[in-house]
Amino acid sequence: MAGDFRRAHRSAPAAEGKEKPEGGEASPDIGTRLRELRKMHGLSQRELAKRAGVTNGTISLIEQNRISPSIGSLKKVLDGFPMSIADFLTLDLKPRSRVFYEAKELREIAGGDVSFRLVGRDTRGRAIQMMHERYTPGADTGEEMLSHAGEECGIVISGVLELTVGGEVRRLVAGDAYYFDSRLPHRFRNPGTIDCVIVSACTPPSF
Amino acid sequence: MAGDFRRAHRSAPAAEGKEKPEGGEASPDIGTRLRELRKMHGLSQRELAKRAGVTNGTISLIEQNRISPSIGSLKKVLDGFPMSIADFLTLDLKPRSRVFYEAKELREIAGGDVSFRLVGRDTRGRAIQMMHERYTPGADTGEEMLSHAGEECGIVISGVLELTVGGEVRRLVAGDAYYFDSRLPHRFRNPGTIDCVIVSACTPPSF
DNA sequence: GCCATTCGTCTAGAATACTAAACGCCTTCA
DNA sequence: TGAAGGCGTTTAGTATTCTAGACGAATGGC
Repeated sequence: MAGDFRRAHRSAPAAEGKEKPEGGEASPDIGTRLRELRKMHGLSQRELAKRAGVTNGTISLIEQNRISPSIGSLKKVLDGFPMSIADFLTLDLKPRSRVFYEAKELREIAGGDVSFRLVGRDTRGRAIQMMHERYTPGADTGEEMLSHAGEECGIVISGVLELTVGGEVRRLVAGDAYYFDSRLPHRFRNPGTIDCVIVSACTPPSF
Repeated sequence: MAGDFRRAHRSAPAAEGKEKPEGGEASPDIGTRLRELRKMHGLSQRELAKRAGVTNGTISLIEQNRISPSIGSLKKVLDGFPMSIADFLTLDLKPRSRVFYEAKELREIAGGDVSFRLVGRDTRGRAIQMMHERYTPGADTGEEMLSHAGEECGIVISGVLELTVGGEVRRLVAGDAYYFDSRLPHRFRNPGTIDCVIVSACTPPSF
């Protein structure tokens, strides 16, 4: 009955080449996940076992998918990193997209008086949209207030920013910051005589 | 050794009034979570057991935290809803308000060689945590790699940043940026001779 | 070469999870 | 009133996980 998840293990230890529980888990199986994560942290089975308070044999068996660990023991093992079970199961090991971006690679979205340069080429599948923004003197996102789902925040790097949020207007200078619910109508304007540069982030991505 | 997580169960079934494994799990324990979720779905232990392909006794024992289910059987149980283990372990919510922050209001979190200045006083209930960070020459988040839930990104404003993510090392200069899954082990270091300033954002907040 | 370490794996036996089948309590219906 | 069925709980026994220790292979002195 136990069936498809567990494997016979006191007998032939993997007759055929199969490793993964067939229909089962998400992307990589538990064992492979654990092994890769452990290696990323540069730990041996024994080191991890000591931190976690289990034996190295347990780590070995889990990594080979010879056993399906209990929640309790898996938690103990992951505490050795530390990492929660939920994170462990959702961590994306493989298609480690891109991490580093040179300044010239930031994709220009707007252009003209307002420059929005996006971190990363594509926001799909991402939780944050970060941009390097530059407003020329007088530049303005428009009288028509913006509003969309999510939350956004930013820090002024240089120049002066006039920010309107939900009817409230404020002038921010270098080092000042903001954080608001994007559903509140908002507007960005550069009332100064030099460029205004800010770094902003919003979630979820709106482009 | 097995120790703190499991409870004696063939004997006195909870001498004192305690229910939760003391130091252990996150918010609600596994058993309570399962029970509440099951009731939200309007299922009896037997119904869920039948859908899941386990016995009602198993559901009962899990809900009482008398056993710590194996990953395999917990998965089978949750398939009865259906719901993933990761989702199961992460259920929750909250509120908030305040928009503008002067530079001096950004709350200093670290101090010393590394300065983290947080946008907003409190990140609870927020989706993004944005910080103005400054690393003095040689400053380092440490050999022991960081790793926590979520995604993070940033842009270098000035100076040079040496960033290590999942074993890959890279030097970033003003205008360069990064974006990665925070659960990958990572490290920030200023290898230059002047302060390195960056603006970062991560979600969800980790402080 | 040889010893000392460290690595991942494997095995016997102890500890734990899980099943099948009861139990007691309750409600419903005849 | 009693039979029938649903509920969550408990128990005895089986299946699985987990520990302690040993194994062979690889590595680094010396």
